Amino acid sequence: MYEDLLNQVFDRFLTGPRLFRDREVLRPDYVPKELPHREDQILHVGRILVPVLKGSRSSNIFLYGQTGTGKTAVIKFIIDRLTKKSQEIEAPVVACYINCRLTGTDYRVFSKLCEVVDINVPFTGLATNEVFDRFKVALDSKKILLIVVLDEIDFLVREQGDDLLYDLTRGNESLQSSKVSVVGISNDLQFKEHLDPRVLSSLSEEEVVFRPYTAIELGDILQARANLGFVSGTLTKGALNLCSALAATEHGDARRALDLLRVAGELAEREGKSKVIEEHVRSAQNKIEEDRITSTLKTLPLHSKLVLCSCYLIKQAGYDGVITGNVYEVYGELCRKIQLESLTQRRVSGLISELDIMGLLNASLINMGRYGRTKKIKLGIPEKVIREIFVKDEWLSTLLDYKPRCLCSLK
DNA sequence: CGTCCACAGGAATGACGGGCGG
DNA sequence: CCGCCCGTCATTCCTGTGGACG
Repeated sequence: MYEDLLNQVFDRFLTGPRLFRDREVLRPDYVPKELPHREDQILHVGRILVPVLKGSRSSNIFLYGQTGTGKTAVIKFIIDRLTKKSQEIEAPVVACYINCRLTGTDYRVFSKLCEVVDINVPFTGLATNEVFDRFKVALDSKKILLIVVLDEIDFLVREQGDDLLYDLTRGNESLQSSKVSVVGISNDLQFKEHLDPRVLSSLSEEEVVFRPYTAIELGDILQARANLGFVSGTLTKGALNLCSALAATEHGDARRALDLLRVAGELAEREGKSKVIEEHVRSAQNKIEEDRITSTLKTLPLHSKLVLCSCYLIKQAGYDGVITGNVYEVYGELCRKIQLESLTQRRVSGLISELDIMGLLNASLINMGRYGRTKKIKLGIPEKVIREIFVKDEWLSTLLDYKPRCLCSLK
């Protein structure tokens, strides 16, 4: 019986109108052949990097701009062309793209660099300096010009400090036959304040700023991708414009716009419709947000879930906008109930801040004068959503209807 | 006008499971 | 096997703080 239903799904998909020509071009990591409205940046960065083709080191560059403004696409685009050109003229140029958020630590960045120069290092166990030294030795023997692209570099600096950048930018001094150029990419300009002045000055020998796209520019970008990605005539102008308008209000984020477009298309396809209309875009916006919430909710560590659950119970009991101390009390009660060792208030305070950043809670600092300084905490997502996810959780399902005792003393 | 609440949030340190080279 | 280092998470200790209260 399931088989029949599933067959229906298959048939409907196969016989239904075809909307996508090529889904891949709508994915965020796709690098198109044309990057509309980024010609200036491409040329600018290209001119800075071009000396490597003639065997001299290029300046270090710092690229800055909000998410979805094309920084990554631009640099990948240039690296790709530059590598091709260097192979053509047999210039010893090697480029290496590293996303610092995915790579995570100094150690892992260095071990990735080691891969580039063909040496193997264990993925853990060695001193970071040791890995760097091995990298330098191998690099020097290779006689190449290495371009290291460090994407989302602010993340690495926040977590690890600027030691890596210091080592890397100063590495040239001890290199005989190879040279290193660093391209740093960040969407947070403030992070420069955390840098050692020496690192800062050598990293930002050149700076390129990426302005957010306007709604009109986003429209052009989407149109170009839609031509490749959708069967012509299936995407209405209205739907496309709505995507660009929505993404433009969110600091001109092209990634967001493309996501909206792709998901809207998928929704239309699932409904068996032959056209993507504005309604699909609106649904897509909701779906993206919902998916984001449910997936973060599911992958939360146990204690974070408990903290969130505490806030949920407080809200259920009719209180809105409690302070850290209240949440900690309820949390403590929950821990006792499931016989779990509770964390310290310091830690829970940190967890609350993390949940705030993820948007699952809204925590704002308030001063109550004589009565102290604390955070006022509210749920950031509907109670319904929390319940839906937590009833499937082995620890939390039993707690969802619990009435915290310590709330009685609250007014 | 000083006090003092109820925490915020930084820094240092520790425990832990993993892996190294020797 | 040892001594060392790794990243991660948590603890402990700490200093900082805006403004209502007395």
